[in-house]
Amino acid sequence: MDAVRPFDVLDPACPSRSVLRHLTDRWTPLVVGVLAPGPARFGEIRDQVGGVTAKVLTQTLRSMERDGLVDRRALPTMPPRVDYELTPLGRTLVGPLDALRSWAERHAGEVLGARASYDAQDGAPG
Amino acid sequence: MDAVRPFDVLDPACPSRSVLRHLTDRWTPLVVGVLAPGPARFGEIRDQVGGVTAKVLTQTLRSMERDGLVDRRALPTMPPRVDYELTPLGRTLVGPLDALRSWAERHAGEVLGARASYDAQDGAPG
DNA sequence: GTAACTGAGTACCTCAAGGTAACCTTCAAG
DNA sequence: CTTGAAGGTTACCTTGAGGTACTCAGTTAC
Repeated sequence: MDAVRPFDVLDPACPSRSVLRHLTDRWTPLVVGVLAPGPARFGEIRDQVGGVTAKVLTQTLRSMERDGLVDRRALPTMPPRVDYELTPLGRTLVGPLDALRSWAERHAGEVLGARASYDAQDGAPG
Repeated sequence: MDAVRPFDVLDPACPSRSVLRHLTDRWTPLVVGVLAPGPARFGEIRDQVGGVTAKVLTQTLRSMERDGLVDRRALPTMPPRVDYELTPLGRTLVGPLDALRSWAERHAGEVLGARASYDAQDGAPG
């Protein structure tokens, strides 16, 4: 029964629009990719995701937790140890985001090439 | 021979990182979705993608054209008519982005629910 | 001569994501 | 009693994507 489709990303007021925006923010796709193989500690994620700062990674993980995408488990050891793991819902995101990530990696060369030739013919002959 | 993988989105200096960022910007996924069925005019895209302004849509289409994702054809009629169409490269993006879009629409309810229960148990009992 | 249509360019502004830097916690090592 | 580790939090600042508003071009309709 897919007859009713209450959510439509083309509608600016639809919540799915903001959900989509959140999935596609700067770090969420990368974090999902890192967590896809299994749980990881905060420091492991930070080390694997190049360029992310601790503050922003915390924010990203927090909002992913809030959205039910990751599970956070803080061990009361000292020094503290915090494990993050994809929830079942989060795991359903791995496929789509992985497709996007691998698209970017596979076609980055083509995009760069297109950009170069666009810039060449658009900027030079003026 | 996939032995060599020159592109890695986890590397902040890798071009694929910026390519991924571009695919996941605010309007690109929606525009790809609108163009997926076939070519469309500027005004049609603007009308279908709720909330986008003409200026930003122009910017988005321009940078998609630059990246080789869309083909722009300006008809010298009056008033002007401009058709946009996905390139073969752009068409390979339809699948991945569509998966993401439908994920957002299918799971928006769950995300909203997770958000609500997170806020309820995190904010209330202080 | 002026409004409308269509696709766009430009100047200016706003706002929120993201970055920097500092500090906090607890325990162990020295 | 200082340092270091891990995983934060907070205050503050920067950046740039995106929004608003105005203008333009060329032709037809009135």
